Amino acid sequence: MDDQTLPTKDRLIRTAAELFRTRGYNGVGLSELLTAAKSPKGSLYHHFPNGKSDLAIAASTWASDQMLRTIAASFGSATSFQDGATTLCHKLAKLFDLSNQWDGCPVSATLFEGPDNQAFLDHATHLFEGWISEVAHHAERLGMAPDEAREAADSLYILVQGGWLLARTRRSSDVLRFLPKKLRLSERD
Amino acid sequence: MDDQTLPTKDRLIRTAAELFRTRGYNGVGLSELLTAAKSPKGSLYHHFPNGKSDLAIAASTWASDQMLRTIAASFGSATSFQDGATTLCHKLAKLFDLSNQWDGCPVSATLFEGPDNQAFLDHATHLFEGWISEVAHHAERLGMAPDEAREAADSLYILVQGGWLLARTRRSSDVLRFLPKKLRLSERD
DNA sequence: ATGTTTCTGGACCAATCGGTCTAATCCTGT
DNA sequence: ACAGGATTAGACCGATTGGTCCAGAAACAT
Repeated sequence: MDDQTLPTKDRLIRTAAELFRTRGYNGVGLSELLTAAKSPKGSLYHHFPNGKSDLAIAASTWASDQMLRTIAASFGSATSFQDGATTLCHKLAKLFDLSNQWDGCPVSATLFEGPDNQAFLDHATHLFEGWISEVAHHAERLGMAPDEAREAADSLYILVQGGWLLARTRRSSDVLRFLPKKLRLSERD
Repeated sequence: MDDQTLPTKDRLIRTAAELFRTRGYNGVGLSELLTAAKSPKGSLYHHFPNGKSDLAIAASTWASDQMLRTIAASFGSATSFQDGATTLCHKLAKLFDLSNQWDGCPVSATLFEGPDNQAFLDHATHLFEGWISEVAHHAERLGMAPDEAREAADSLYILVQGGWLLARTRRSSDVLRFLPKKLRLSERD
C-alpha cells in the first residue's frame, strides 16, 4: 500500500486494513505499519488522535464498506437470491486467491482482539449487521418475505465466514465456490 | 486456571489455551500468562524450550482434543447424523454461554496470527482436519456413504465456525442452537 | 545418606511496544 | 508576499515484550 498519490490518511487506513487482516490487531506494530504506509508517526496521531485503536476502527470500517460494495455488485444484477449468493461466493473466492490464501476476515481480525475490547466488539457487531442487512435487503427485493429474507441473510453470512475459515485451512478457494450448493432455501434446486 | 494441584506443565497449557482463546496469540504477554498460571519463567522454558510458540502449539492441541471428545460424546449415542449434529450444536451453545459469549475458536485464535505463521498454519490445518475426520467417521458409522459423509462433515464444520462468529457478534448462543436446521442433508426434515 | 536429575524462582537483557511532543515544512487564502 | 492553520518529521519516553541464564530447591534413585 505505497501509492504515494493517495492522501496520507487514506494510505494509513488501507495499509492498516491490509496488515491487520493478515496478522491481526496485536500482530502489527506501529513502526511496521508506518514504514509500510510511508508515513511518520506525527501524521498518524494528527489524523487519528487516539492512535492505533482509532486507526483500527477506521480500517475495519473501510474494509466493511468494500464488502458492502461487493455484496451490492453481486446482488444488483441478480435474478434470484441463489443467483446473487452464487456470484458473491465466486467474487469472494477470487478475493481469497488474491490474498495468498492467507488473510482472515478484515473485520474480525482487526476488532476481535483489541485492547478496548468492548468498543471494538460493538463496532464489529455494527459492521457485520450491516452486511447482513444489505443481503436481507436484496433478498426482499428479489421476492422474499421479510423474515425469510433475514434468515437467508444469516445463513449466507454463516456459510461465508465458516467457508472462508475452511478455505484458509485448506489453502483452496474451491470451498468458497461450492458454498452456494449448501444454501438451504425454501425452493429446492 | 489456578488449580495448584495440577502439574506446572498442564497449568501452563490450560492457562494459555484460555487466554489465547479470548485475546489471541499476540494479545497475551508472557508475564500475564505466567502470573495467571502461577508459574515462573524458568518453568515455562524448561517445559517448552521454544517458549511462547511451543506453548501455543501445545495449548491449541489440548483445546482441539477437548473438541474431539465433545464430538465423540455428541455422536456416540446418536441415532442419526442430524441427531448427533444437533447434540453437538447444543453442547457448543452451552460452552459459548460459559465463555461469556466472548471467546473465539481456541485453535484459530491461537494459531492464525503467530509469528511463525507457516508452522502455525500447518498445525491448524492438521487439527481442523482432525475434527472433520472425526465427524465424517461418525457419519459413515451412521450409514452415510464415504463421500457423502465427508461433505456432511465439511458442512457441519462450516456452520459451526460461521455460527460461532455470528453468535459472538450477537452475544447470543441461540444462533448455535438453530444451526442444525440449516444443515442440508439428502433426507429432508 | 548421598549424588543426580528435574524443576523452580527470578534477576537481567536487548528490542520493541504505543504514545507524546516540538520544530520544521507545506499548503492555502488574502 | 505573508500570515496562519494543517500536516509532517522524527527524537524521545516509560513500559512491556519474549528470551536467557543460573543459583538453588525438590524429587528421585541407590
